[in-house]
Amino acid sequence: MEIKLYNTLTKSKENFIPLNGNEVRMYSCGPTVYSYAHIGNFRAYIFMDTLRRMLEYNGYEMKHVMNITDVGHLESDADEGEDKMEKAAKKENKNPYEIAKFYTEAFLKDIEKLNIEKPETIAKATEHIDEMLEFVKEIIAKGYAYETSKGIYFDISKLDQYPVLSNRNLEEQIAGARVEVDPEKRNPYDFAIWIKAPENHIMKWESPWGLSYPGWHIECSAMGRKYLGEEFDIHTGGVDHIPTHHENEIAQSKGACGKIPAKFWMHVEFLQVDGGKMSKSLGNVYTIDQLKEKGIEPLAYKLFCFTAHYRTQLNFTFESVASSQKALNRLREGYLMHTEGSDEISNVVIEEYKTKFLETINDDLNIPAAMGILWEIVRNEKKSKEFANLLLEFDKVLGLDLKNAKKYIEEQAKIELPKEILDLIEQRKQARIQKNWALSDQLRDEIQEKGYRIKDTKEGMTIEKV
RNA sequence: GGCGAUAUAGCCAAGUGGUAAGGCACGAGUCUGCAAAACUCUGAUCCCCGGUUCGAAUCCGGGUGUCGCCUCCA
Repeated sequence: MEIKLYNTLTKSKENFIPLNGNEVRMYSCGPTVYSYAHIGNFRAYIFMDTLRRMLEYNGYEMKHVMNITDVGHLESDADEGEDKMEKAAKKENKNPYEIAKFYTEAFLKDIEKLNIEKPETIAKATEHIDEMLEFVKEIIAKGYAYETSKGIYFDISKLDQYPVLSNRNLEEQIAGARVEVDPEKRNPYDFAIWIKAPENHIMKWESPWGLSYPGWHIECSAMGRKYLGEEFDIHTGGVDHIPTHHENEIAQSKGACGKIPAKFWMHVEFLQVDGGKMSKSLGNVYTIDQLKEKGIEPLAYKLFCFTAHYRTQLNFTFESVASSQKALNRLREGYLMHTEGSDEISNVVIEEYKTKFLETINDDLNIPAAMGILWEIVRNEKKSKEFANLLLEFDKVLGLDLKNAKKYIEEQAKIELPKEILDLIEQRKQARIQKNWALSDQLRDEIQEKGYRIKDTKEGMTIEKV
């Protein structure tokens, strides 16, 4: 079935057909590992995951690369300030390689918790210095770069067109901007592809220009080409990448190879928090672990991301994410009910749902609408194993790990109770045997106040942490 | 200052010309000694003004609000 994807390059939805038969080659901009990735970052990786799952669901084979930036990303995307890795290293009193290792591991753990499929290749910038250096040399050889006292700069005036992703009028931008332009640069928007290392810089490599390190954008050009070729199908990232990082990546690739590397450029909108941007000063930058501390599972956050289309801003609040946690629990319950059902469902109905679902996800990944179809099945009054299997089928795209629904529910119920609570439970049990409801209720309230919720069911009592 | 988005029920949000998906909350009901959990049912004419059209949340113009980018970030 036809797949339509929105392409930032053309600002329209286009038919997606891979360049190379059944194989889809995709490159995703990954994290700069100088700190924990936050939930805003993860919205982008959840999008990347859903996209690749959707393509796989359509029968394509993925050749997917994600980079890990562990050098070269300066404080400003426009090559100003210190290298983020070095800065973090100083702050934590470690060397930048230790920082990179630590946060890369943390990132990969979070990815796993979110049930995000690992890309076939995860490429670290520091392990591709040779490829990057080679790329820089090619750019210079083709006349697109020049040397200054700070490093090697890309000369955007040599290109037929410079901003190709964003509709920016550079002159006006410069007039309104507040940054001072480096007088050594030929054009204000020229950017560093290779940077000469200051004395005390730790991450640096031998090059024709002395000890130095790569500019941020060059890693994506070089590693993309190495693993996917000069031209591949899809490049993903966040909307913030559009004006600088991706624009410059395209410029470099055009300089060295004469073409824009990817056919489709796809960008996720930002996550908002409490109606505004996330920022450390407002204290609303959260990690996956911090959500967990507040009782929000990683998968509930993923489900939360599914409430909005990837190209619209999504407003995160603890109220709204809690509603997704609740929805996730009910989704699991609903799925389990189908696994135990025995109603007969005609094949026609199943096929109709399948078609509808496929049409919806293939329309530029309309996951919110696809969730509507999912709920229709979950809430169907007929309970059937066929519906259960259908839900599992759809979960190949969603990645909510529905097949382990039972395990998650049991885990939630399984908690260690303090002795104090165990005593109260025993007292309540006695009261109930004596049908002393007043005392029983009083004890239940007391237990509730201490943070545990009691449920009396036919099979007996259960208790869970609130 | 420039550029670009967006405005749909209490909250999170689908929907791009034919009379408003879904989730959560609220309320009602089933169940329960009573609750809780679970399940079922219930709600909006789509920021304001004007226009195009037989017909607009959906197109156009003008307001207003919010958000983003240009200046750290996915």
